[in-house]
Amino acid sequence: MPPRKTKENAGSSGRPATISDVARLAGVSVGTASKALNGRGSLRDETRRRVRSAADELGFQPNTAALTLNSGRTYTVGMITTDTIGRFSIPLMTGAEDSLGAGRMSVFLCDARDDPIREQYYLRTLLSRRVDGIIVTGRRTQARAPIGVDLPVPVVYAFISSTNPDDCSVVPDEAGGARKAVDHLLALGRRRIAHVTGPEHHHSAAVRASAAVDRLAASGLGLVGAPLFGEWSEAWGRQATGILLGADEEFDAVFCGSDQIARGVADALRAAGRRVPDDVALVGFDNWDVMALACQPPLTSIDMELEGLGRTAADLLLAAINGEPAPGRHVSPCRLVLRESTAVAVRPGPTRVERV
Amino acid sequence: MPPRKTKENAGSSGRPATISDVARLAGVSVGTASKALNGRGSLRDETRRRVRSAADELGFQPNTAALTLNSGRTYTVGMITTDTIGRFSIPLMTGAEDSLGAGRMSVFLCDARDDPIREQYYLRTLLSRRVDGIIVTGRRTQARAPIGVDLPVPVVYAFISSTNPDDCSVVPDEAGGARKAVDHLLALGRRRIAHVTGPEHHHSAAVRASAAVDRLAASGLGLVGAPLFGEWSEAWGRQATGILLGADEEFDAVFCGSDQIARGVADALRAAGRRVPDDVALVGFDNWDVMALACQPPLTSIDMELEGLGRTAADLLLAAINGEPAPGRHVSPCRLVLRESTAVAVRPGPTRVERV
DNA sequence: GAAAATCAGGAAACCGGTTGCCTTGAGAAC
DNA sequence: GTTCTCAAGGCAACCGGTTTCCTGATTTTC
Repeated sequence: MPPRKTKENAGSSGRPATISDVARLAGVSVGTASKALNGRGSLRDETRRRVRSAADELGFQPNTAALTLNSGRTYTVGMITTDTIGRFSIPLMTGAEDSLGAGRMSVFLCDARDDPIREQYYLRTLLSRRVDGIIVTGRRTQARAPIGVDLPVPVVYAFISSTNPDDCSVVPDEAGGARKAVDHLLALGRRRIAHVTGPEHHHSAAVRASAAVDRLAASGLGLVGAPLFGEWSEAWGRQATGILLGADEEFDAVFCGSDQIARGVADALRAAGRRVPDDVALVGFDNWDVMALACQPPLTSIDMELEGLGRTAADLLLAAINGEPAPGRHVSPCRLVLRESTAVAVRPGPTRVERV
Repeated sequence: MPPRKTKENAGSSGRPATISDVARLAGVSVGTASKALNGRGSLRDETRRRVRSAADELGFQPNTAALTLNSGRTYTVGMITTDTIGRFSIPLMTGAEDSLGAGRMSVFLCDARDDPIREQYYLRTLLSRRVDGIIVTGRRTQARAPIGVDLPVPVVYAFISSTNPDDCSVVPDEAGGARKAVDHLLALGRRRIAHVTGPEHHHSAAVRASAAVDRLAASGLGLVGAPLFGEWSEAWGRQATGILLGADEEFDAVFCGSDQIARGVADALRAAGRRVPDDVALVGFDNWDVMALACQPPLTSIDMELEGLGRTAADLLLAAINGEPAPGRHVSPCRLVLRESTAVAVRPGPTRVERV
């Protein structure tokens, strides 16, 4: 049986050094040690140096719990993903973590997995840990019920938003993104644009579709057929392409509600002998590199800039913690990313050699 | 200018209730209140009830920092992803979070982004916060230098492993996974198997390739050609297929180092008029649903069971925290997931109707 | 009815820091 | 030489809990 590792036998770095250890080694009182390390009080330079070098020698790191007890601040925030951590949460989390880390705050990760009970459990846990603030994220942009009322700490919703307009939410401008996609296709001279997207009941699908329709209407145009609502999959993209090809109306562009759908459309068009972008230009949504780059040809897409959105959410949370709340919905713009699926055709062009 | 929200004006739920508040409301001392809430000491039932109802009324939640200061335990662990949070880290994190949450531990998320300086910064932060333990994860299974030596808390490496054999690491049995893939193809009667995978210098690519070669050798067979090392992309899968088709040797199966590569192979085979699985059976690696399900046909793949691996890592960490360390490399098995790319052909079969 | 045992709950130390206040001693001013 | 001033640093309260020890009251025992 291996010897148990206890506080006692763990060697020099076993038990973390406390400020008492530092004070003893430097030959001063704990109060003086604290002042020396924090640049407070009035002390001789020599004393400060002595304390500092004692702290270095012992590898002293102040116990965060003690600091918290004094200041009431934990320098900690909670991040709750209402649904499972996934493709959308990651850049959000990365961005938030970026901003918060710069402010020396640590992040508690909570994965609520679409379970309201779990969500409330995490909320209580975070409050019990006296986090300075909470970021709530999720996969859908649709507004959701506030996670709690009259909470003792500020809350910022990122990507999703709260139904309470007084809550602080940061959301991508999906409608604006859809308009950018349509404008881009119009600028290329395409006039017969179709739209294939996710389920009609999905907030993002509905918003993007109606923004696209409105933008075309503003130019005196209409969509080719009605928006094709289906699901967020390549298979649906392929199937929808079959529907489009079988209809009477010709089309020279497809704006898709996601990159996965767009990729399905690209594959189906190629299988049917239509060239992208020459015959049909294609724009996706999400700018998901895995899809957009592997697509043949690579996809032009709308990027929601989720990492920036996460950073914004974190910045707003930090501001709220510092007493400067910014309630309301904050909309952050999307970006059009150009690739070959809408490149101006270079004809007559040989088939491009595939990049390794 | 909106009124600043301060501790004073935040209403009943503004400042969190302390045990002193509870004690005062119940008309007892703080010590008694503590005993009542924790079932310690000897108190009248009526007193306990009175304290408990006072606590409920005030919504009392013990201040975690105070508990930490007493017990020395934080019920908190740190999770450091050495590289960016990504496709592999997520299931690991989810699994770990699952096990830890069940043990009422919270998780600090740290994204080191392949930056050793950032990594050490996070390590110091976590130690200063007196986490009870640390999980280190990363995208590559290759062994890495220990994150620190003689640390005061237990560390478990998940997915990646430490070069120090005394450290506790949990890694997937990639070689075993590769053998399962080969065995499966052999069981289908395929004898002319090719292998397309990632860069030769990548640990996973090398391990999987050599395990596949060895397994074939054990059956008196050899790979069709040498393993084709390239990159982890669909484009490489397509390009490698071109190489295979252009060579003299025939092949009736391809084992791929990733699902992305496999998908590229599938697309290129179809474009060349070879049927999957009838002419060529295909096995991927990772069981990444986005790729495996969207592939035409859906891909048979090897699943590394990362979520289970994360759970195992968390369980080992909890055990170590409780004084039962389990040093060394722990290998957890992979699972073969069957789909149509290796289905036994049903002939003569019409083209399958695509599922919506 | 007095001594002993038991019970209920209060007082205070403690965890590890920070900070306001007080003491000490040295040098300056007279 | 005495008082004043100020720098230097010690002391102790405090943050919010837990836990040990102790006191006072009640009950038990003979």
